[in-house]
Amino acid sequence: MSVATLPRRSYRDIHAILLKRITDGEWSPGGLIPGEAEIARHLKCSRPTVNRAMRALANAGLIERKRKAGTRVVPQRARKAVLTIPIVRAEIEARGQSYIYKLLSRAMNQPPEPVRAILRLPPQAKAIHVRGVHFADGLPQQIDDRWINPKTIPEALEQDFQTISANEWLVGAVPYTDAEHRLFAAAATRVECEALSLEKDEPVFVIERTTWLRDATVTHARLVHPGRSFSITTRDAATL
Amino acid sequence: MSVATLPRRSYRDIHAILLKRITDGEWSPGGLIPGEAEIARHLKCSRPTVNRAMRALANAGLIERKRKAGTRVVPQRARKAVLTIPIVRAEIEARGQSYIYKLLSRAMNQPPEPVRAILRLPPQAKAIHVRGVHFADGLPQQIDDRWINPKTIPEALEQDFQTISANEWLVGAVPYTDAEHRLFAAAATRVECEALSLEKDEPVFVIERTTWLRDATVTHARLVHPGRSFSITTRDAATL
DNA sequence: AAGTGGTCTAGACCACGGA
DNA sequence: CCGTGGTCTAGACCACTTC
Repeated sequence: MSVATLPRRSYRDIHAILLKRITDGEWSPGGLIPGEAEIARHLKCSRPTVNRAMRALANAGLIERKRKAGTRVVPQRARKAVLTIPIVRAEIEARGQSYIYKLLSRAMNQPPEPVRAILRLPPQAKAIHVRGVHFADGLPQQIDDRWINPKTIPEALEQDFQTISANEWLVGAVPYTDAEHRLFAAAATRVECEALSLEKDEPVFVIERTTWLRDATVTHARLVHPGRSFSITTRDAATL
Repeated sequence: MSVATLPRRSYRDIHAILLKRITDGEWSPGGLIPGEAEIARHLKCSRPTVNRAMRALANAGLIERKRKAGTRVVPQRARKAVLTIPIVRAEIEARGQSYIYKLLSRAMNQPPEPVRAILRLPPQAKAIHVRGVHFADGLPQQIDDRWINPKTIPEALEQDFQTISANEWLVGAVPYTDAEHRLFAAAATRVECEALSLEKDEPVFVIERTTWLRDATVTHARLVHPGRSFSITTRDAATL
């Protein structure tokens, strides 16, 4: 007897089905949708499978879940997107361009107040300050202006960063557990214009990145790109 | 007989343990790490639990998994971050500022070539072009310059967008299944300077957003913010 | 108190992809 | 071929919340 093998419903299928109900407006914004148990019964699959699909939708910001209260379609979608912070060297080489790094300066200095606060250093404390430029095919691509916390990363004291960029050294040698990025546009300062061969006041795209190793601050970097030649793209946060 | 209730190991615990092994360098970059089955045995939990923890690490870009080949620590961490694209009005009101929207223009026009290509419109086809400005406490906060695909969203033809911004109307009335964002810095054009009350050539932060409903393009928007007063922050993509 | 999502388990089958 | 990750299931217990 050949039994029509009922194709197993995967969480992807469930996800697609639920997504369709939402985007088609069958379940209206703000409205309560059926519980996991009911959906599982309805779609003939187990509850954990439904759970996984719904978790993905919740991650993407499409629905909101609360115990006892149930699951609702989020009315206004401030959706989340996943962005990949590029690593200069990899990025440049992936484009088939030549990569060069040039150190501008390396010193132990007292960081400016905002940086000191971010690194959680006591007043008057010094930190490692490294500045360098990354070039793609000879054109300046990014300034890396970075403060490294010597308490967290004492090994950095022994590095001169002449041949390897601070970024690359840190990526290879120092792990981190958390990172935060701030993205904004600014007018290039005079120093930045020089380093990037820009005209006065040209726009630059700035990424400020802070990383932590558990509770300790590792580094705070300001990555400055020429505005007209740099962009970042994102994709929706599906996260199945 | 009181048995010491062995506290259940949750996938969070497993995640934390594995993360620690990675960040402590016990498992070196590029190196193979034990399989799910072995970890499950070792940490006394079931394989699906280990799987969930490892899936999260893989999502965050920390490890790379391949069937048969096993799981490796990613040597270079171009880590992913989750960014929330703010919705102007919600953003402004959340800060306790007054929100005002002003329509600049609304017309049926032939879009410029790049936009035409993105919307996948035939040559010569027209689309809805809406331009407006969002104000926070009377100060211009964002220009919204948008093309809407009338084939996908015929309802938009009947909207005059006088009182409600195109953004808000779309968010409320039109679902989308995919979105892509492009972020970059630019110098304000003359028109943008006027609309945002900026000096000539001041830097602006631009978000270009395209959204799709399944296969059809919904809209392409160019959102322009004054550079000095706008930033976006991200958090690491943990996605447990 | 009770309902809903959150999660774990044990076992199983499958699919990919390296050897 | 066959080991490793990918996934599903059925059942169960737990932890929030709201009622």
